[in-house]
Amino acid sequence: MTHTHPQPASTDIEARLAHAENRCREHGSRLTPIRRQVLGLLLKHGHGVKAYQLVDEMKSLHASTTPPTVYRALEFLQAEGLVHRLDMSNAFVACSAQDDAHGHVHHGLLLACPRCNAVAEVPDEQMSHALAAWVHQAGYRLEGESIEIKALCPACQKIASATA
Amino acid sequence: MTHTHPQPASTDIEARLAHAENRCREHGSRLTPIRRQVLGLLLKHGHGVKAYQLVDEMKSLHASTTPPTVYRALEFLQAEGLVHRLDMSNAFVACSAQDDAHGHVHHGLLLACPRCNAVAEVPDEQMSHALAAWVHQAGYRLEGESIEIKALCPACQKIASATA
DNA sequence: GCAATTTATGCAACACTATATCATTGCAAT
DNA sequence: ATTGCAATGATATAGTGTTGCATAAATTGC
Ligand SMILES: [Zn+2]
Ligand SMILES: [Zn+2]
Ligand SMILES: [Zn+2]
Ligand SMILES: [Zn+2]
Repeated sequence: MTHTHPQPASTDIEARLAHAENRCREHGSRLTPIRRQVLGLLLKHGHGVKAYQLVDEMKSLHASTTPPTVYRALEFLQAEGLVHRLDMSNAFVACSAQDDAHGHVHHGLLLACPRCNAVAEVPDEQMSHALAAWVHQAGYRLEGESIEIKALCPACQKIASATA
Repeated sequence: MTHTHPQPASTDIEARLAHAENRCREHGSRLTPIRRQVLGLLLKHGHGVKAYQLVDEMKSLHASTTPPTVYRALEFLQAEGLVHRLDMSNAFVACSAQDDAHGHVHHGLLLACPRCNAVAEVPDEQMSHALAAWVHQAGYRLEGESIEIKALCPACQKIASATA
């Protein structure tokens, strides 16, 4: 690793995996071992990871892993709202939003760093609603559960200003 | 084509190509025939187009076209602010923002339809500034000249509601 | 239980997107 | 002429994602 990222302790990861498993059961779907392992890897990384890196890492956990194995797991996890795809870098990241009391999930805008794939998922009702209203006024209708914004994270800003 | 898109008359296209050529000259760069043809194709389409479709279309205009030919042209056009890349669909679209009196370009937020690749580039100082401030408050710094928002265009909304 | 049905996985091949590398051309400055 | 530079030609390869079908595992209905 070129630099460190905040990583949740593995007990936190276990808790979040258990939480995810409950959520899937409530939805009538199953968090199978493969899906759970892929989600676990994403949680461990804590930032955006590419699909083929997940394939490599999965091979250690599950020898028969091929690209479809991972892509299918990612598709499932995205449908469950547990993972987001970062279009700008073809990467995937575990959702960091927490369920609220009603089991409702609010995905804030995704601040994604193009340099290091750090992602800050900041929930902000105010901003989200303003954006939705603005989009609607333009005759469009928001599609997808999150909006991805390309922005340098604090760490990469420092590096950039030092390099400049 | 499955459905029609508003296409600027070819005189408009010529005018915009001439405008682009002037802008490049002012920047000390050159809108060469290849670059001009690629931009022309994007202007003709008026919505997002995939790189390999451009390769195919370019082969009619320029027999020796290969993927690098098109990707190099697109890279140049993006650097000049004449073209945007749509991350969500791996497509490219001609910038529809017009220079203001000072030669300054304001890229509004990009409303991009995931179904048909229609793109509405709506300049809005208010919204852009609010968003920039919000990003800054989160400790991030906006990177890139535009923000891509996934949203159904009016036409695809109709189709979607009819199908549902 | 057990068969029928659905869902998930294994596996191979393929399709699509983008870049690396090196040679070549054309033109301008020395 | 020689050099330098920007653009292009040409080939190969890397990277990303999907399809199709066969097999296996779980769920459902009896
Ligand atoms: Zn989320
Ligand atoms: Zn960063
Ligand atoms: Zn633009
Ligand atoms: Zn549309």
